[in-house]
Amino acid sequence: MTKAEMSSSSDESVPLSESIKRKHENINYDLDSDYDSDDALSKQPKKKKKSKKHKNKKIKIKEESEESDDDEAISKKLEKKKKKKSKEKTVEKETDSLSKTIKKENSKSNVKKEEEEEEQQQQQQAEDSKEESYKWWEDDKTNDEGWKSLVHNGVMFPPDYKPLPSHIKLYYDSQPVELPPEAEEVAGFYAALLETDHGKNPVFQKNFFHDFLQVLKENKGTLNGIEIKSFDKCDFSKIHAYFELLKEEKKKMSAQERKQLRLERQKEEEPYKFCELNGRREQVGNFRVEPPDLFRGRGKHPKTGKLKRRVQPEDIVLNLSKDAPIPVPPEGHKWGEIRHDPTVQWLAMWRENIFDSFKYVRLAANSSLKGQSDLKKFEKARELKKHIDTIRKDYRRNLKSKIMLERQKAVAIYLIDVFALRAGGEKSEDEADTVGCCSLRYEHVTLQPPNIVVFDFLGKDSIRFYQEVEVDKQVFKDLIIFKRPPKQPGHQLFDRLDPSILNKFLQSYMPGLTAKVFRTYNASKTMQDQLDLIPNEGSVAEKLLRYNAANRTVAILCNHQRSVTKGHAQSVQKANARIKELIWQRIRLKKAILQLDKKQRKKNPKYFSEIDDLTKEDEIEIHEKIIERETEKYHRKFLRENDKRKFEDEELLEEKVLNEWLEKVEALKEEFKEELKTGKVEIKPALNTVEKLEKQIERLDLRIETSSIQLKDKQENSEVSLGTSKINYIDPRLSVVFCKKFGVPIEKIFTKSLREKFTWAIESVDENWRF
DNA sequence: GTTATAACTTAGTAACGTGTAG
DNA sequence: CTACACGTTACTAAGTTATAAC
Repeated sequence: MTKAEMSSSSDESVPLSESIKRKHENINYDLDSDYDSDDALSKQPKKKKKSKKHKNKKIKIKEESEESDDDEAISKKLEKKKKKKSKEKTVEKETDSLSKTIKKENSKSNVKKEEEEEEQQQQQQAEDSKEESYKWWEDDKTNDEGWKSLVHNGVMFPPDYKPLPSHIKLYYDSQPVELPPEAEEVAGFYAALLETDHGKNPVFQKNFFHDFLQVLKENKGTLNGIEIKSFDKCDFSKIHAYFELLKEEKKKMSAQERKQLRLERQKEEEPYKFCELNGRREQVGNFRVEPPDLFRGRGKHPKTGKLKRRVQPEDIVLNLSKDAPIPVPPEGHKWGEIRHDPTVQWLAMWRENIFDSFKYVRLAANSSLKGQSDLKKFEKARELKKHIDTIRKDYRRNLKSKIMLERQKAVAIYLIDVFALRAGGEKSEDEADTVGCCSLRYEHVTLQPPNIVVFDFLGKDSIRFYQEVEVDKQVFKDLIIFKRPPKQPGHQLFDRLDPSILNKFLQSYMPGLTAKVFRTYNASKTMQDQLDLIPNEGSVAEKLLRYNAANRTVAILCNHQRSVTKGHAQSVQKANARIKELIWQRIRLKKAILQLDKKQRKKNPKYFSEIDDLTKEDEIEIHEKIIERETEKYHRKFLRENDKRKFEDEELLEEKVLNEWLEKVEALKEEFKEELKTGKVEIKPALNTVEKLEKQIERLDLRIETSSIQLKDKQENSEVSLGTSKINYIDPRLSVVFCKKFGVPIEKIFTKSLREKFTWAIESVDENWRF
């Protein structure tokens, strides 16, 4: 990998506040020269010049006090709804408090009762949403002017910091350190990540430590005079161990405690979960303000580990109707600003301190606003169908254009269209070095005549894009030209291009056409084509497998990856072993058949041939595995049983009992030994005829097949993430049509939340719909 | 044109919770 | 019935793009 080394030193020895504000100098480039006369380097090397301007506009507070009287209408409305609900719940509440008093004597029935209540609540909610659901997709009026009214309760703040117990401390040079709570919190953020990749990353450590010292300084240093200077002398392990302990305790919590906690949580977030948009109740998405933490940048991020500071109400801008009641800010605080901008979709926003960019609180994915944008996105992609032929014809022609800019545009669009590359905007120094189409550099493509191209670069989220592909002959020639000396590593391949030039050009074909539309278009198109190939036959499970295979093609096209889970290799191994064992069982049954009737082998040699494939070593291995498993089983059973008895004050089982159990295993072991020696198998007495054995074998065949298919699926999916394309790229109507036509329940394909997000698709499409 | 800003979509993963094998 | 693997959701980082400002 030739990833350019990034200087991550820019923040060293600069106080936090300074580093946030600092502007990078703008560098002047010589931009004029004439490319076509071969001065390819006019812009090269393209230094990262995007400087971070920090407006630090103090968010002004517009006083909106006069408005508060007009709110009544809406608040009344809200109240009415609440009343309706609370009326229904008063009864429940009474029984609730009642049951609480009985709780101690009769906790079991209480759990049941609570469960019932919750079920009722959920049903109630489901009914509510059904009754209120607004089918915007059946409306033809378009809401171009933005929302008409927006009423909400603001945002939910994370809890205040709770200092560690006094015996849990940071150690410096083996001395306990008394930290002010503000600094202790930051130390805790790091301690929590101590054993993770982040915690071990030197850049992360450096950035964390810098900001940690800064916070310490802001709070007048340690309380016991210890001066912290070196990261290496800091020992976070006690804090880390304490967090681990907390985790353990949390794991051990009983069902009731969990439920209690969940109920509390639900109650707390209740006011924030919904808002009223144009008079209708809609779900809010991320109503929780992001809690302070260490910034976990992905890939080689220069800023990873920096402190993401706590957001105060004063940092937050709320956006709502003029006549909406203004949510009450937390005690002793004021909102940064109240705004009434119906042209935007956010309910609240704040500026974060890592990049000085904005974070928004917006509606949930199942909201009408998001749904409408989504539909619009897919309709735009479908619109591209009408233009794609022209566009392709044009870029093929322009691959040979005399004008270099045209040639670059042509190649870029080719890459975006064929390999689903992203636009590739410019990035600044203090971000990870990742690229897309327009920002590809010399070192990211290797050319192997006659027309093989190797792409190797880090894309969004520092996910590697590696592909060896054959390209159009002319594209290959153009890439040679784009890489011609004096260009060298570090130089831009498309030195005349950026996404805005490209997008402007694309708009000439179709209004609203941009680079990203190609990804949506090609993803959905691919899905349609793949689904068309699926025959309408077989079980639902088979159809699902086919659907997932189609989904996977799309995910691969879009390079949607996921890291293999830690247990993956192991679980594949386990599954393999399981299959091996099943085969072994099958072989044993076949042997048993031959023991009953030797002539069978002559009749069907192929059927029995696998018997010879089983080696002694394999057999021994399987035997050992089974013995091991059985032994473990009894040990576990023993421990569990005694745990239970201890708890219930009963007499404990003696070691003797365990040994008795284990004798069974010993017996099995002997049997296996015997079997190995003589080659004779002993099968359950019930299976005493050839027919019965054959039937059993048939069953095994089936199990082996399904296990094998599942395993294959699992392996093929281990590095591919299907979710992203399902959520963002594949027109949901394709999936709906598939389900309708093939008799597959939609629940098999869309989870509950996806069904809510895609209700517009589920309810609006008949089975003849095509992308 | 270039650069900055704002607002929106897309993305992987950690945390959570649930179904199911044993 | 439990344990645990696995699917789902919550979270927030990291993109794109339109538009304003220079």
